[in-house]
Amino acid sequence: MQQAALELFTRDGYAATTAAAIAARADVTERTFFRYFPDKREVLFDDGQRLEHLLTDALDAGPHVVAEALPRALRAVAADMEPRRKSLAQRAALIGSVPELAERELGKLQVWTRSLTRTLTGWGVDELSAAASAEVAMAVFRAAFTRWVADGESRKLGDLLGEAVTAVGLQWGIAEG
Amino acid sequence: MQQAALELFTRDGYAATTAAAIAARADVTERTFFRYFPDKREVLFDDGQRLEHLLTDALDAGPHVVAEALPRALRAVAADMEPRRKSLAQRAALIGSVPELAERELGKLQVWTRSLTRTLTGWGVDELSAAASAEVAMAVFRAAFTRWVADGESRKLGDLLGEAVTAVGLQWGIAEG
DNA sequence: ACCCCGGTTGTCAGTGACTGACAACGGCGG
DNA sequence: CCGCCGTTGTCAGTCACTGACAACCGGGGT
Repeated sequence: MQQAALELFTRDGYAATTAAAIAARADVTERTFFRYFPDKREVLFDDGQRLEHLLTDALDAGPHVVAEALPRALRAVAADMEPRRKSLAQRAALIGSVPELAERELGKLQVWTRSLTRTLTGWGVDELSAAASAEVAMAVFRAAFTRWVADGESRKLGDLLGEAVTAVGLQWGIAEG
Repeated sequence: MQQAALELFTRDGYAATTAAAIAARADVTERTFFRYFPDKREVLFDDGQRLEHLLTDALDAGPHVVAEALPRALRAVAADMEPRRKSLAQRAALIGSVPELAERELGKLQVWTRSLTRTLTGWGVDELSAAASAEVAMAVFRAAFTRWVADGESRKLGDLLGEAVTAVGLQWGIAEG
């Protein structure tokens, strides 16, 4: 159904695509659609939950050192996304052009951020540092992701992410040193 | 209607309050309600547009120096909110407990952030610095606001804001110097 | 006093997102 | 072959939201 939804949204626009139409294209009834997705928007976001787990799992799977673990977590997500650039770009374009979807995305990203923060505080990192680090990590990821989907000549997300991390590291380093 | 809506949402819950009920309490029809507010959530947010103008106007109304203008803008908004603590706290509690509303709030805050960023770039500030400064300003404001509405013994929002600004200034100063 | 006019409101009918209740179906272990 | 459970279809209903049109209302010109 996700596939069907993405196609129809892209072709006819989000508002003009009814839940029934998506269901029909996926050969189920509207009722079934709403059994899988709590609402029409969610059909574009439920994959996000998997990524959230990936993110926090990768964070925990290795040394509990913030400056090392956060990049590791971001890389894990990047690796998962890497082979799906086409559809992710399509999805991003859609979300960017429909306020209703953009709002939902913000909500999801905030949940991710909180999730990272909670994991870090679980390690003993103080609340403020944890929250700040998580916010920065997400900002870095968004920056890299945005460039990735906008990029004409398919650079790898992992590379863009690496550059962004390094850039922040340098800024941070200069500022601190 | 805003008043009616806030009361009903608080008393019966957001989901359980129909648009028709709000309209009825304000002695208008449902149709009129939707002429003033594009959707049910917006009844809690339309005041935000006024604040957004206040924010950017205050930013421009004085020396175009980022480190001075941003605090000035935040203070202007704080001054406007100061006498309305009760209802703002009520509103904040509501928004915090209804995901649907929390999403909308995130969207609005992002708009404010972009609005600040645009004003700053209009002064010749480079895109990255402008965006970063705007994000920090909003984060500071949110931190102060959160403490303000949670605070039992009514400290002034302006004061909390001042402390938050100073705290960030110090951190920043130490980091840079 | 009369009219006319633009803006606000009410009325009505309709669409589409979403939900609850129940029936029908389809493998699968006994 | 039967009963069982999880998935799906069906149906009826609620509610957010919209477009079209009629009714109303205060003011400005004659």
